[in-house]
Amino acid sequence: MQLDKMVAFHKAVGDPTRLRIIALLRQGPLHGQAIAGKLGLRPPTITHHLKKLKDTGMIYSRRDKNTIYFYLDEKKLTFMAEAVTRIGDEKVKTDKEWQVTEKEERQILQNFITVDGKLKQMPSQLKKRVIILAYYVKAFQPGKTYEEKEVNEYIQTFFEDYATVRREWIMHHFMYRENNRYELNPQEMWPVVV
Amino acid sequence: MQLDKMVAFHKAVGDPTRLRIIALLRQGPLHGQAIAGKLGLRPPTITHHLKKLKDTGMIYSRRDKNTIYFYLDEKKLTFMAEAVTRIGDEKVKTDKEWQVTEKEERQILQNFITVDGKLKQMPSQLKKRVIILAYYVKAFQPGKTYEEKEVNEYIQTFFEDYATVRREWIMHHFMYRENNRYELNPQEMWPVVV
DNA sequence: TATCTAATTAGTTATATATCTAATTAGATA
DNA sequence: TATCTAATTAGATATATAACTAATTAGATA
Repeated sequence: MQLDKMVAFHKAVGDPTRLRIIALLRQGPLHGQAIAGKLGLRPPTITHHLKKLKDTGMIYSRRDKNTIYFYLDEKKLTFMAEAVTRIGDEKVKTDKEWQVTEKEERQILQNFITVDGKLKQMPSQLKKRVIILAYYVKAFQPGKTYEEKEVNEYIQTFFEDYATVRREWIMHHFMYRENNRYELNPQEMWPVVV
Repeated sequence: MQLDKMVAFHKAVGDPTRLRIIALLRQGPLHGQAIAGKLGLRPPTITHHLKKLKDTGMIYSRRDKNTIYFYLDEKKLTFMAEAVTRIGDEKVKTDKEWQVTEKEERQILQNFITVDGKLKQMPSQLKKRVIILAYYVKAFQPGKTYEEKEVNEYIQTFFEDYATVRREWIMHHFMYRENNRYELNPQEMWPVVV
């Protein structure tokens, strides 16, 4: 996550009214007037705050007739909130070391994957590892959740040490776990290689 | 964590200069002039920013001769950064439901703990559970780290299901885990009952 | 005590922003 | 099309704040 996005996120969250909006939406979606009512503020004020929150991507909206409902995306919120605890680690990814061409990527996949699709070994170099992880994780369906057993079984179709692969998917934010079920993260949370 | 502390935290972090300071201090402590030098800013500007960061508690300082070194407290940073993802949950704790007198606490401990110190069962009511968890966690030494095995063994001196207790200690921020070792959190991160 | 170094405080300026009222827009429905 | 509702935009005001220079303070040491 780059610096100015992080600044925007924390500026957005660093306001009592907006924190109260987040707290409300954690309970479920609401429309603007309802938020204004609950907070004792005028609708334009709510529009103003929702815009800032929407700009970060943590809130989206759906229209139903004349009413627009606002939803909190808790996964994104969590991801962005935790980003500051990893600040500086990302620097690597903006280095030219991390620029990967299509050709290079093909080459890396070819080097580490057998013709019948099995992973020969987990690359020790971070960049290569991320490319491998991204390649295999695409088998999961966005929005669908999986049991740990399913995840393990899938990994074992291409690599013996399923625990490592599963752990790395979580660590690099390809997937996340909630209530012992696994789900793909939106691509924008993935490392920026592929 | 209460609202205004959260606002102050995110306001503090929501500034590019201060994020860069956090990134620097994650590598290790630095003194003011060094930070000013690395960021291309004047010392008073650094004082200004460090004050805001110190006010949140995420930074502390130690003097060595004429030079003051600034340190980042990563545990606190993590705790505060993640607080927004739990916003609203805390409300319970300010309800009168959550006011616990000394007498009540003694009563609860007596109800759930046998005369020889064993936990009869884990209370299902959150308030009571937190009191029990706080009681037993005090056996750990602040600042010391423990292996998972040690933690399990200690729990088994008073309760069979060690996994549950360990998990709840983490969940309620009595302890945290890093590199598979366990450590007590500062009391201010504990639930506010006891 | 005088002097040195690093940090802080005071005061200034330019910019950003939270909130309001009034006016306007976007869609739905009679 | 006329009208209704919810949301947004425009414009105003008050407050907050990031950066600077100049002056001061806090501790160390000659």
